Amino acid sequence: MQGKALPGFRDFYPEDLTLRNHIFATWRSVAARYGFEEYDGPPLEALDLYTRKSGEEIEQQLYSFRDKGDRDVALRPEMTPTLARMVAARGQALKKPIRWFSIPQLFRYERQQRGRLKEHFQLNMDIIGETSALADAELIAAAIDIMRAFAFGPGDFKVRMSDRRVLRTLLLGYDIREDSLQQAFAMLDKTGKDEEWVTWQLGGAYTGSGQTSRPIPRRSLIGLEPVSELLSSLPGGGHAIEPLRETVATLTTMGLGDFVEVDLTIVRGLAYYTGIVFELFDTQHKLRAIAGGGRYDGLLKAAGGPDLPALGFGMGDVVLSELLKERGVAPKASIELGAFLIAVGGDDMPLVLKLAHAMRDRGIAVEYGLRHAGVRKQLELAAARGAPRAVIIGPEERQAGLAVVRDLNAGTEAKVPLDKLLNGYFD
RNA sequence: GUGGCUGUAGCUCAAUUGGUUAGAGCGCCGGACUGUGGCUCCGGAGGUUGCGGGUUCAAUCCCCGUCAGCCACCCCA
Repeated sequence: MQGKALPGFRDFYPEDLTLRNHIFATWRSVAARYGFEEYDGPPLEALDLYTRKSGEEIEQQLYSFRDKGDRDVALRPEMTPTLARMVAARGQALKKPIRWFSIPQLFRYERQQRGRLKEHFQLNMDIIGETSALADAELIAAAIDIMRAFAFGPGDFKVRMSDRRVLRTLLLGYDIREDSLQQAFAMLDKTGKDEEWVTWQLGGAYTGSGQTSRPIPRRSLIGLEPVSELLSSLPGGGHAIEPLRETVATLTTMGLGDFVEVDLTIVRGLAYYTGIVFELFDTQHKLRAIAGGGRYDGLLKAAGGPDLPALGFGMGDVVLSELLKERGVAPKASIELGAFLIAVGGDDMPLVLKLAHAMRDRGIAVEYGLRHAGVRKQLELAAARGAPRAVIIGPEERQAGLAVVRDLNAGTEAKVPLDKLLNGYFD
């Protein structure tokens, strides 16, 4: 068992690459529909691009090393710092809001498991320079429509959304101290699906009242109405819920309401999110999150860029591939031949070559046997290559100026004048 | 990074209490079939049993180490 790719890295055989290309094509198609422009950056960056502000979570899993010029470098673990740098460099010149997408290959150093490798491709869609909740809805709609473009429906996946501003108001209202919010977020994130009550084991030191915080019934964190009700009793609650309410309303107006549910136990691991955060899950909840993102208004400035509001999401190819394979969504073959040409004898080969080249010049994909063999063998090969028809040329056909066109699916045959074939017609 | 389970042909799996030349199906190549594919039949290639060491007359099987995969934790994309 030698000659395998490094652990956590993938070889893409033709059938694998066919699926990957299908995914990329769908991503690009929907992104274009939403008016997003594609950009890219280098896969290798200076290490300090990530150690500065991206969040310590990512730092410990960086695929980093020192290069031959004694520079500390890292394979990019995420696209946002690169995006921030690129926007910063041209910030003044770019018309806002900026709508950009990219499909970078991202890396991290950690032990692999199903759906988590050392490398993956991830669609990144970002909107920069817009605070309106319409922007949040736009981005979530794009994520939903990508899944719809893969033929997934409301029964297959859901978007669960929350809002850091709501969470913050909620926790402060429940006497969690400001400097303990991140810890409280983390506990909320880990809340099990079957737990009835959400509690914070922070102890008196972390709550404003000096007492252990009150538990919250889990059911009041799920759904827009229960959450609204919960917030209405807290100081500033009515104001804090507005962006979330507006985003949900916008998505509902678009007709995407069936895909969305409010769930305040969605937090997202990254520290830099400031507003709405969301994740896409398969409804069976067998796999990891399909996609995730949110609003990160302070990040560009913190990363040394312009002070612009921003939001974005990432969707990886690994979990998505698993889902597509599980649903048996078969992508088309990587090649689609128009015909397979067959020379009955060696004397027929020149005409086959001439015909093949004429057809290829007309944009028709054709193949022929590269080694002389019997007709039976060549038909076998034609079928194996997935050709819809075989064009058979033998001495009799050459004599009559015809060729036998055999439909390999139906098993029927017709004689077609060579002139027609040379001009790219099979009948 | 921690712990558990598992490693036999390209794939899915066999191989008496440790026993002689490690088998089968599928796939691949060839033949029956030198002008007609999918079926059938026949044949062939393909293994240092993940790797290294130990116990034993003898190891695919038992022990240790290591690597890899899967699962959980951690964490996240």
